[in-house]
Amino acid sequence: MKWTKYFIPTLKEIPSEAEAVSHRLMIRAGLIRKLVSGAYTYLPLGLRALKKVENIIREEMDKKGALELFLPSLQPVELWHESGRYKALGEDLIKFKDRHNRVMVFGPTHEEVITALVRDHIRSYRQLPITLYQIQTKFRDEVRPRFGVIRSREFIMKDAYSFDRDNTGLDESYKKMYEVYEAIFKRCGLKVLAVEADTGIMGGDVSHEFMMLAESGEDLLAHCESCGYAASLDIASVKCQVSSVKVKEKSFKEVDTPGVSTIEKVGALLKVKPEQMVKTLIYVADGMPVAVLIRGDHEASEAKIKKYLKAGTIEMATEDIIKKATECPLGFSGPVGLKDMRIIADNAINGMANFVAGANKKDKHFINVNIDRDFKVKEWTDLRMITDKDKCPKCNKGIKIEHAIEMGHVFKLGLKYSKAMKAEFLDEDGKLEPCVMGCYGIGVNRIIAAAIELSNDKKGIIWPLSIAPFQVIIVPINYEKEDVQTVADEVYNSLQSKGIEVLLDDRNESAGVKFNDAELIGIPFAIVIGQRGLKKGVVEIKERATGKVIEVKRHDLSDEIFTFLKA
RNA sequence: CGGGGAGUAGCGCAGUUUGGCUAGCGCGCUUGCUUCGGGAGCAAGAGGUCAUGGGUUCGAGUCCCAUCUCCCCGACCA
Repeated sequence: MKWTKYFIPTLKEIPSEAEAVSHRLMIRAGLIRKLVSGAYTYLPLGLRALKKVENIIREEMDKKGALELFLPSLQPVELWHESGRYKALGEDLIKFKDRHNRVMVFGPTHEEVITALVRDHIRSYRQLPITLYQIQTKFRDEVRPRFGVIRSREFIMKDAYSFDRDNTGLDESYKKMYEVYEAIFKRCGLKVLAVEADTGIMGGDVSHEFMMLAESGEDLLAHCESCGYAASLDIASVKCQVSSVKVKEKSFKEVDTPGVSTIEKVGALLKVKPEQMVKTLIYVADGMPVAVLIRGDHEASEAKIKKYLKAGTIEMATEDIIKKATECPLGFSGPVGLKDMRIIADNAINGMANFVAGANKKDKHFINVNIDRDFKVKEWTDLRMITDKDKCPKCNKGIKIEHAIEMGHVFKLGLKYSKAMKAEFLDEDGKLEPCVMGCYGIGVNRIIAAAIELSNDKKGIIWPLSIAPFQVIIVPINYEKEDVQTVADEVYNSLQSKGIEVLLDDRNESAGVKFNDAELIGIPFAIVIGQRGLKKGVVEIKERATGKVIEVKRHDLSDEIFTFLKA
């Protein structure tokens, strides 16, 4: 490809709309342009990188026998009612009415559509197992699109769905995809950690996220550097550390805390540290209020609460519900004297003594509260987010909290969709059984952004060879000069005939402009051809990642390039 | 949805406080000449409903009201 025939609008200045490194570089290098918040145009150069990623994904998926298909984005809303996810998706679901007044949605994901397909066409155990996948645009009306292509409202996802006859089959399919994912990320040059994760709106029991550590990541991981343990913050299990030291119980007392209700303010008023306080959070799980006790300095994990209660939906109680359930306004709830409500407590509460808690009375708190003496807890479990003060649940060493980008997510869905939507098959005995499903997603655009996030410098992008839009860029200095042009064209043609993806910068620009652009767009190898070298009969090969330059005889060039590309 | 910031040429910005002539600068773009191994020089050009709608005024990019859009932080989320 010749630069003057191509379309690479590079930018010298940092675009004001972008904050994250990858976002800035993608705009500056002419990979993407924004249309509206959360929707991006892929320019030719960006699309080349994207296609490379897609092809790597295809190759690895196909290798393991997954079959590619293409499902519609346009979907009837009925399917979403059928699966029960219409509500779960909420405002994220983009809906509209067609001309016949029928409600349609733009697919945010495709479990419904694939299950509807499979239930019509998979009738026998003989047709199982099967894994189907697609690479397609998804639509989600995100609360807050961010970081360019990392969190957008329209994005490309590789989504795969496995159908098995039983859990053993699912385990195998799941393991296969897990391995495929490791291979894909590795080939794309990303260092990715597989972590245990919450299943969220997808449902199911087991799920792993593939995360790449990055400062601009939106997710938080608990990561142990000594044993490699990693889990998303909200489900990382916390080791129960009950202190055995007996503290003398002081006498229980009600105190005035007028208008003061947050942990911080109550603590300041009563001169008590947050870790000597207990907060009582009222949740509504499947319509029933539940009191959750968490130590003042800890954060509740809704994922853990939901899992423990085996609830379908869980949300913080509204002010009205709290008033009704505790007979007291928001901000003064406490475990003492709480009537007719299930109480579950985090392990960290166990062993606390003489702590502060709400009094279930407006403007009142209790001090010197003690468990068993002042109230009873029947259910103890792990309900909070892990912190960097906790120990690794696996090896007991320290835990680090780190930012990460979610690159992929795999789920064992089980029977959630096949039961709701009746995707069933006949087994050997002629018995109707629901398919056991798994689903597997990769954010394709995110791979591009993550690769850039991981690998860049002041000059620009440093592509890994596997997903670089071009492998080689030829930078002729003074392309107008006949001798330079002759050699540049010759090199260009010979590399191209050997199947190397090469970009020839045939612009009439100064050397500096060309070098800077080549480095900005991050092509792994630049071949610099100038009169200075030609006098000696050599051209230069410059490696983007290292900046290393070697001189080679012009006629040895293709061999040299091949050794580089192979290495 | 809550808090903060911003919208002036393709990009980056000044001008708005204190209303006043044909709305500026840098980059980029076009044409010509020169230059040519790390973002060249000179000359001549093209490009603007100053986000939108309304209002105040002799006069509005500038003041007032409303709306829209974009970005950041938070809440939420796969």
